[in-house]
Amino acid sequence: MKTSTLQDVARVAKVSTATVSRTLSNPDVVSESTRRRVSEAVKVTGYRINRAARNLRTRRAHSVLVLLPDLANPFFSTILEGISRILSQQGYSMLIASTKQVHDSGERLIDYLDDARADGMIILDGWLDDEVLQMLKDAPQAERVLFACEWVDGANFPSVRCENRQGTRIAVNHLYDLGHRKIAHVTGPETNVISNARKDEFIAEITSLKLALEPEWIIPGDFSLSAGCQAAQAWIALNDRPTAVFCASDQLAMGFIAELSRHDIKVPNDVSVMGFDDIDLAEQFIPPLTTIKQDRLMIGETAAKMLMARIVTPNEENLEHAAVLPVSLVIRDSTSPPT
Amino acid sequence: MKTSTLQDVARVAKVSTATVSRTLSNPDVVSESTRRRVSEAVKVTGYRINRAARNLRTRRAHSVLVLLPDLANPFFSTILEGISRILSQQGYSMLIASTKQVHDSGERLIDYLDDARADGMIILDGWLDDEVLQMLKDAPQAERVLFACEWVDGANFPSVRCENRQGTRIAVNHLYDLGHRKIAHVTGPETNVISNARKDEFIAEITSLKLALEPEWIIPGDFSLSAGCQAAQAWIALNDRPTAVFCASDQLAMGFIAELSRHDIKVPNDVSVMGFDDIDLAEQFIPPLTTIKQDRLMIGETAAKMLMARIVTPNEENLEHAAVLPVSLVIRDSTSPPT
DNA sequence: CCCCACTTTGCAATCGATTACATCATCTTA
DNA sequence: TAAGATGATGTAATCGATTGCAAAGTGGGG
Repeated sequence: MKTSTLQDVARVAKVSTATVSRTLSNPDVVSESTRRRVSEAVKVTGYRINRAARNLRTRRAHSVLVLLPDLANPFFSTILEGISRILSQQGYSMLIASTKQVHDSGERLIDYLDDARADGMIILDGWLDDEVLQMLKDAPQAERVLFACEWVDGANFPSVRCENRQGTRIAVNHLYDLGHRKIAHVTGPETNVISNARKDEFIAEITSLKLALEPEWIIPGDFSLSAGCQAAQAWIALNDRPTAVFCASDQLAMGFIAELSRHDIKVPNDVSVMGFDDIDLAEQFIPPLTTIKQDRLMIGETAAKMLMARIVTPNEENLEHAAVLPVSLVIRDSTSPPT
Repeated sequence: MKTSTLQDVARVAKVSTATVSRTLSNPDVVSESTRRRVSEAVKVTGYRINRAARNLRTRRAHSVLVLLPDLANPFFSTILEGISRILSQQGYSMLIASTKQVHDSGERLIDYLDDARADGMIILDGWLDDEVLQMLKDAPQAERVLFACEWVDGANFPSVRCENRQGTRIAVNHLYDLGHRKIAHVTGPETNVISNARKDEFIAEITSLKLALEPEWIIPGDFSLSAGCQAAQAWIALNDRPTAVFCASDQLAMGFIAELSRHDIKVPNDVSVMGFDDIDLAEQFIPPLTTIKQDRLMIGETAAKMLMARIVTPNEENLEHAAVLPVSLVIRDSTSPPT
């Protein structure tokens, strides 16, 4: 069974292919009766549009590339869900690739845009090479590249992110309000914009609360579980241990707590620990994690909407260029007043 | 800056477009000197192939759809990584959609194949409607549909899965060897082929070991964390509690253990708990989870390879039709001899 | 009854790469 | 040296949908 084409439909409906095409993409311009005849013919022939043909003619790929640092990171899944929702609503498909893979296969990121594979790109990875970034920045397609969660200082890419700084203040104040006066921070990766925003704001807020802050209370990490474990060891080794720890990610917090429990240190009794992100697991963790919630579904949806707007009406001046989404405090059992 | 086409390259290299095309896709048939001239011209013009045009002409989408039940499930990420690796090696792109979304948007799954959006499909969801399945089965494109992890009893789709039954036997025997004689099982969803395979084999193995098995030792679940919590409550409510529990997934096991810990029941001291899958988190969990490891990277790679073989040489008789991959026991701290 | 405006439809070019077939040059071999 | 084989390249049709432009049809107003 060959799949049928516009021609077949046209033949059956006894109209031209132009009319069929118009009926399908812009029904208002054809007469009521033709519209009926055509839809009948479409049904009879079982016609499906050939996207390759349309893509060629319209110079649109009707798909968007989402670039992840790592497919295996649960942080991103809900964001993807949000992106995918908006895209499929608009008849677009979602292509997925990971930074590492693109790099290993020798492809250049910009190729996806250049070779008509994707109309735009949502980047969830702030760790791109400078070289790659430069290439993106210079390219005329740069306006169809959008960063979500991550962003690039200095470069003028549109972006969606959450209130990292406000979230940090909320976290610090939650611990402060519980009565903690010695608070440590486990950071994300050193070169990452998100972790720097959180770290800077942490220091600022601690300072503005006039709390003590020893240099070794800023413990370097990298968002991962295992970094959390190492951070816990660093904390344990301190002479003067802070009574609360604000971790830059939930994964860090989980690793931190896991390591503590191996040393028979109890959370929150012996130390309060907070995360950031509110990943799915945070609620089920033992103890359930107090954290700063990012609405990842909304991040995804917002990113997709912003990008689609740029794809549909390029060169538009008054497009939203950056969205900063609110965060909220989720209090669970990993924090309590110091004892 | 307009992107350049084959024509532009041909003009610069002073050959026909046919020659350029051949140089690019089949370099052996052109002469050494032309090859050099053409690659020079490609460099000069910055030529990038237009995939829409190629896709139209070759009647290939050069992409594969991966269908997930749920983007937010961490179980799938490594499988995706594996699939993506193979696809990008072969110049294919990976499209992602979730069952729910396809359903909600009113699309039919088969449309992806029909409208030249994707050349094939890897389905990681066993929960498809009968209606959808029937449609897939009848379609001539069915041979380009492959199930991974999941499969459909009765339908003759190619598939990749792990040794579910053997994994189950290994698990039961591990517990048996530790000295457990009363073993419970928390199942996956009732209608799921995987959970049924594991459940059936569990019963068979318990029987062949001549162990006792009360009906209420088979606790229904659905692979999720929260089902694990409920299962723990069911276990707690038992008069005669089994000393070991084999859960059909790691998530179940984690939920189970989390709930126990809320009741101050210690794993493995008070009860041994095993999972199945070896998801990334299993190692970091408290206690680190004893489980049956599925090599998810290999599942993904195998699935992609099998599908690609079918796409590249359709109607080939001697294609591998089902791959069953080995599993292994990973012993960590959630199991111990009964006390 | 004619003219103009407006709606509806058709014609045909177009998007850019691939490939069957034809052509031409060069080389082998009897 | 002629015939045939081999290799390299060009010509042009093709994939299937979209769309600018022209033409045909319809209706209203003068």
